[in-house]
Amino acid sequence: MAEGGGQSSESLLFLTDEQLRKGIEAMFFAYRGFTADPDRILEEQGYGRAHHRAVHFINRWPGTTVNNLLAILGVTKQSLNRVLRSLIEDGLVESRVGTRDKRERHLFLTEAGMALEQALSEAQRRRMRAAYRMAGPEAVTGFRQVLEAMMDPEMRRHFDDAKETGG
Amino acid sequence: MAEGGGQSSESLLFLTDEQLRKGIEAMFFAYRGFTADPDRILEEQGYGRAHHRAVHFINRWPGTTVNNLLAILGVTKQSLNRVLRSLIEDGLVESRVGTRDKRERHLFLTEAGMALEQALSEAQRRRMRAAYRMAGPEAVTGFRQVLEAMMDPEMRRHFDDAKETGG
DNA sequence: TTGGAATGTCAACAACGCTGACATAAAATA
DNA sequence: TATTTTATGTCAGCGTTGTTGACATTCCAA
Repeated sequence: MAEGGGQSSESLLFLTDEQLRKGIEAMFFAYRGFTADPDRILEEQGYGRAHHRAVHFINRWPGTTVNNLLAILGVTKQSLNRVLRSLIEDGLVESRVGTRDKRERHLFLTEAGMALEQALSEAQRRRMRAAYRMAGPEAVTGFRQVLEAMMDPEMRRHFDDAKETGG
Repeated sequence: MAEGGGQSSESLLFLTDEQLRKGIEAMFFAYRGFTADPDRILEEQGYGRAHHRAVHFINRWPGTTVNNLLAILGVTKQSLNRVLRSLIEDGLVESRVGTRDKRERHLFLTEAGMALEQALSEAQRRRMRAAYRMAGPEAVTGFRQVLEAMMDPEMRRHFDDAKETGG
């Protein structure tokens, strides 16, 4: 590991631009792999990544509102609305008017929506599981630590929420 | 590390869907943080991520051809062409007809192009450096190992190329 | 009860993926 | 050598998914 791309623990106090650049390119190439499998499934259905993200987080927090989802996804409500509209029309998502506050719409996956979510997340978990196994248990902890440190603070809050619930 | 989101080394032999889901969401949130800083600079100039990627890899391999770039970026030549055209028009990239093979165009950054590349990569390095320091040296090794394991094999080849040259 | 703030929808525009058609240069072949 | 095939890059047009602007509905506060 001393030669090539690896680096020893000690040498990391001196982070060269070269080492940082490798980390940057690793993020780029890895993210493509990370999205490749779901992308294939989505394409068959005529959907894109935006649909995947919406379905993922509605499954994660059933009954969440459009506004909540907006904050998590970090897009405009207009952009999200287009995606939700098609998912609702296709019967994958149900939108219920709020009882306490009638302005709000609470979002739920239908049976069909859950089926798609399962297919997508199973594909992605398979990739993640394989990567974890290749890299080993020690690596996984480090992976998660660096990723968390790389998030914007607000996003880290959303992520921490997910951790609690996941216990 | 036993409570919250962390996991001990031993327990990783049993990868729950819950643990994998956390890894998936971590990738999603972290990638957004990873691109946030360059995105702000690009927006000022009227460019997008596609421009960033092109500029990055032209800087990495000066004189590379459009075809080479295509393989690395994993997009169609038509899509890349639009981006290159604007970069050339704006004087950030120079395109030289090949001497050996006149069909090829060899790509170089101009002074202005190098300046933009520096601004973008410096912003991204700053974020990466901060994340590395927060997570610690051990974590960085694991981070890189998992990312590399998550790439598609062909992409891993491109990444390994970068490693050799970088050594 | 009236005015402002919050929530969500509809319309139109920009960035950047995509396929198809094409020009030019090189290579293969008749 | 002349002709066909292959490779490289450009131009045109379309779809997804970001964006801002305008608006209807609902809630809340003055």
